[in-house]
Amino acid sequence: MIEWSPTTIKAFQTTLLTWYDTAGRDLPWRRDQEPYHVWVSEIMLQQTQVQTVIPYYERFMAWFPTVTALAEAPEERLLKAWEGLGYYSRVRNMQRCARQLLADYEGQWPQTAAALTELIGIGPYTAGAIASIAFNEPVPAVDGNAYRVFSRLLEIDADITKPGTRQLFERVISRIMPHDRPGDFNQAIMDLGASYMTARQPDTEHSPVKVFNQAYLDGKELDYPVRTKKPRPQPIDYVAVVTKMGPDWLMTQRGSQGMLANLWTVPLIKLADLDLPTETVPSAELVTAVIAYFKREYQLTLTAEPLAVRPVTHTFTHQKWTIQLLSGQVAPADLAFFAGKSVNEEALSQLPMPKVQTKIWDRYHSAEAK
DNA sequence: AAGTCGTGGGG
DNA sequence: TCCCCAAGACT
Repeated sequence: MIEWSPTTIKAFQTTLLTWYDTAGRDLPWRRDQEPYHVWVSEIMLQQTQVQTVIPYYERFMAWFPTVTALAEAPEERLLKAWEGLGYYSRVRNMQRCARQLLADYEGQWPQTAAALTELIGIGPYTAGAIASIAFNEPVPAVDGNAYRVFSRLLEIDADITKPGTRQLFERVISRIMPHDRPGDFNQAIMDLGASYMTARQPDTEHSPVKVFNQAYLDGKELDYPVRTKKPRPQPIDYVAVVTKMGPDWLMTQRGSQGMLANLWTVPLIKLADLDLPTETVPSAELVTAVIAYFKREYQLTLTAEPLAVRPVTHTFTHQKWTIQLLSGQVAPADLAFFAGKSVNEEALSQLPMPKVQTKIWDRYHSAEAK
């Protein structure tokens, strides 16, 4: 890692901010410095690209224009606003945070990063982003862009996946950022990281800060940032039972903890939870086992048949699901033992559903069409 | 400290 | 198909 002189730091600040003033992106959440706007955008942007976020942000602001509106919204509406964005605990934590603000802060945002960190769902990065952008506090906002940009500029070879590395970057960036325009500086770093200093195919030759990029000058740009790779997703087998009860669809709500919490799917059963002798299962035996499962777990009498379609596959960060599809039917009955409800098409469209459920519908309809 | 928690895009 | 990556936080 290299060190910059005060002169170099000054030159970098001027070059970066001059570039940002003319080339900075015009984004919906940059129209003002409202902390609510900054906050919503920052939460949405966690692990998510700008292009994906923009339409979600616009709709979210239309549905929940204020902290109070967010605090009072039904959770199903919140999840519907977040449907497809992923990491759904983000939006549930946002509502907890909104209620926390109203209950403990008289509806007023704390104005320092240190205080913002006390709020639910706001970690070190988001606290720095809100404090610098909305309240002009000269604090860094260390996200993936900051890791990538500064590790290359200064050839910092600390592993960014290690807890503790963030503090190193915070110390370095604190010394470099200008105290008069901290929000613009942090956002300029993000714009730089999303344009000339991307992860795979950087265009440093045309970058405004090319001459400050030590890794590039040394021909080692793609060696940064240093990170340890993640394990591959664990495979898990499921059976999806697309079930009609009379004219309605049988839908289950997932539990309040864990993956896809509180979202809705068709009944989804882990193959391991069926009493099956082997891993490779003839479809007839699978149907029998699922019928027994419906009786045992839901007290529902199911009739079912296999669907002649390829299994649905869906990969999450840590799991890869392979889902066999069955078509089923139950007589209108008591759903007291079933964690869900039957819904018509109209009600179905109101339920928040994960991407994997969309894939199940698509595959199911492809079978019906044949 | 290391796992958990989604989805879309690109090579 | 698979891997990696993208404005992280929580446990």
